[in-house]
Amino acid sequence: MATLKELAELTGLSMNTVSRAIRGRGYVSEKTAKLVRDAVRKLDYHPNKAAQALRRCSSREIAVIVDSYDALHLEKLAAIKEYAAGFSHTMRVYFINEEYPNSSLKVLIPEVMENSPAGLILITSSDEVVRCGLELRKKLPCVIIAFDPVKEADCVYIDRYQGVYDAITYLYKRGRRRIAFCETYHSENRKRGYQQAVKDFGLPEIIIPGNLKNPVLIRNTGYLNGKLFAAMPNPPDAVQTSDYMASGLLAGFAAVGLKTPQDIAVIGFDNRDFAALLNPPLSTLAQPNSEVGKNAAALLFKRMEHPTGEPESIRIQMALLLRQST
Amino acid sequence: MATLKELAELTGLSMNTVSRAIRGRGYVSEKTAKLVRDAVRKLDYHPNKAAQALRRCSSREIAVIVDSYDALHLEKLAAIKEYAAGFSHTMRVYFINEEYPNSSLKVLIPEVMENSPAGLILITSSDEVVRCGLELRKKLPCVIIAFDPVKEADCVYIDRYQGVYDAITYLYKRGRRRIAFCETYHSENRKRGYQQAVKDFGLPEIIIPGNLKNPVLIRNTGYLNGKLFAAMPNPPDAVQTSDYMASGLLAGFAAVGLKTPQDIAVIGFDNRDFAALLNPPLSTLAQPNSEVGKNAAALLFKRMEHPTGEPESIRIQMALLLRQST
DNA sequence: CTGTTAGCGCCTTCAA
DNA sequence: TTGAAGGCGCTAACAG
Repeated sequence: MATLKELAELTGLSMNTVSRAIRGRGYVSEKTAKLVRDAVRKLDYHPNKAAQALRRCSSREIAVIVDSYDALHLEKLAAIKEYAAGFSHTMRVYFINEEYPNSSLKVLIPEVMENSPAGLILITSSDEVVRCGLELRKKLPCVIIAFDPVKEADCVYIDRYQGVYDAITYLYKRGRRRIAFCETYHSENRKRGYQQAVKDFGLPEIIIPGNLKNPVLIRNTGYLNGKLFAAMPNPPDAVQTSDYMASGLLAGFAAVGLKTPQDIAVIGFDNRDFAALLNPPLSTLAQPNSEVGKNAAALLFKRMEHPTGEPESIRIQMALLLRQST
Repeated sequence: MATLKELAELTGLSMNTVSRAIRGRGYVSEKTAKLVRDAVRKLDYHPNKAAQALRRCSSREIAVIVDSYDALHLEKLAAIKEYAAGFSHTMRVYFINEEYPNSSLKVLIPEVMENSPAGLILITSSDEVVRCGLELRKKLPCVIIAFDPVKEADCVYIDRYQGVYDAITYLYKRGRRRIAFCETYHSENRKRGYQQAVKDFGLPEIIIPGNLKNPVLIRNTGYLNGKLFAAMPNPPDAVQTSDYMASGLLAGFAAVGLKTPQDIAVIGFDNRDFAALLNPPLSTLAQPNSEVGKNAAALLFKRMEHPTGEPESIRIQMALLLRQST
């Protein structure tokens, strides 16, 4: 790779002048600037990031730690990267994956620190990772994207409570009066939204318990739950749950001849990529992922400029996506 | 962040000795080593990556360019990262996303080069990106993970042709005699596998054309295709296609009363995360993603050690995953 | 076994 | 508007 020195030799200028010309900072005559531009092109010069980082004591890089290889997060990453680029910063992604020794949280943290990022965004649904973020924010600007607001830190959260409340409201307005809720992994805040809504509308509370983590097992449970619904003396006419569970419910309903949405409406949660592919295509609550990413990045850069100052929480509203299961 | 110098002051040793102790290279007495270890812990010292990279003229980092935010690739990334860690290298991921100005291939390439990676892995299904890899490999060690073998470069490819051939063979052995194939985006090599197989078994060739890219549109087309099958005078008794298309087919079959797998068996392709969630759970051809990642990384590190030498192609076999649609 | 010296490529300060 | 000098943190070569 060509260096500043080589450029200086080629142009007959000093390294410093070349450097200023390239960065467009300080005084450089138009003639000199052009000379440098041509030389840059000729030598295919790219500044050495390591040298820049060392000299500037700043990597101009933000780190993003993602707590799972969940496809939902990829959109957030795109949005973050884009925002960071606007501030001449790059993004570096770290995926936590406890199944691999070198991708565990414990190993990742030092790795992140060694790259001395200018800031950090944590995308997570795990309390452990959130606690870790609370530690890390003492060392560098840090934003947490989480399920619930984290008061002690800058955070962006998706209002899952409100999302489910809105979904139940929608179902109620469409005339549904026996609305069920299937618990799944990490569904506490959603359940609260459900409970508040049925209470507000004077509807019965019908909660099917569950706490599985594995999508396929959830699907199978959903299948059984679906069959179960039909056998109930007074079956629900609507249900809200996760997309995974919903995929099973739809299959279960089909197996026993329950028609969706005529007999029972279903609203999922997350808008996973398969939601539109189910039979019927699933209405669901969507996380506005790129909005979340953008907001988190904006908050981070704000904090990088003003490291002190009260932590801020940004609430993001979910969107009800209507397909054919309602 | 603590520096080597501070460690030297704290321990009363020279910077160099501390450095050697930390890296475990060269002669250091056990006593000194312990002294340093304690100091490292005390100051929470982490070597500055930028300084290391600058000094060593090597980032000890490999770059991975992924041509889409496809969840299938995430497993490959985990495997690559793990392998690289074994060689004390980190992994840096770049996602191509032409919808975002700063994630287009054109913008990404210089960004990659500026970080001066020790090697590059390209994960792609696009000819344009492959061509780009052919250029880049002149500048640094490079491995391409692609749909088809790339003779001019080191590459790892998943044998889609053979995968589909095997799937058809399986269907044939289970007594299916009218096996159809639904084309989708980028399905040329799969189609060849289908054609060869039906030819070898003396079966009729039933190909439903199509070239859509959007999953939801594919699903809808699949739905219509499914209904169409039932209306045919002599309908197929099996079909091989993509998971997306299959999701629609299953819905279409259900709509017209065709039973899967009794009336018609379905084998998908890719084993996307929703495959197990369809009704019935979809049998499909799975990419052994982590094997692909591991092989690509191994090939890259081999090439990094021996930059010259003939390009190598590694073929990875697909696995037929049987669920309830066959 | 340990210390000294000399940069890696770049940017910041200061002087011209 | 340009140039010279110094040093970011680390490591490799060499000298003790």
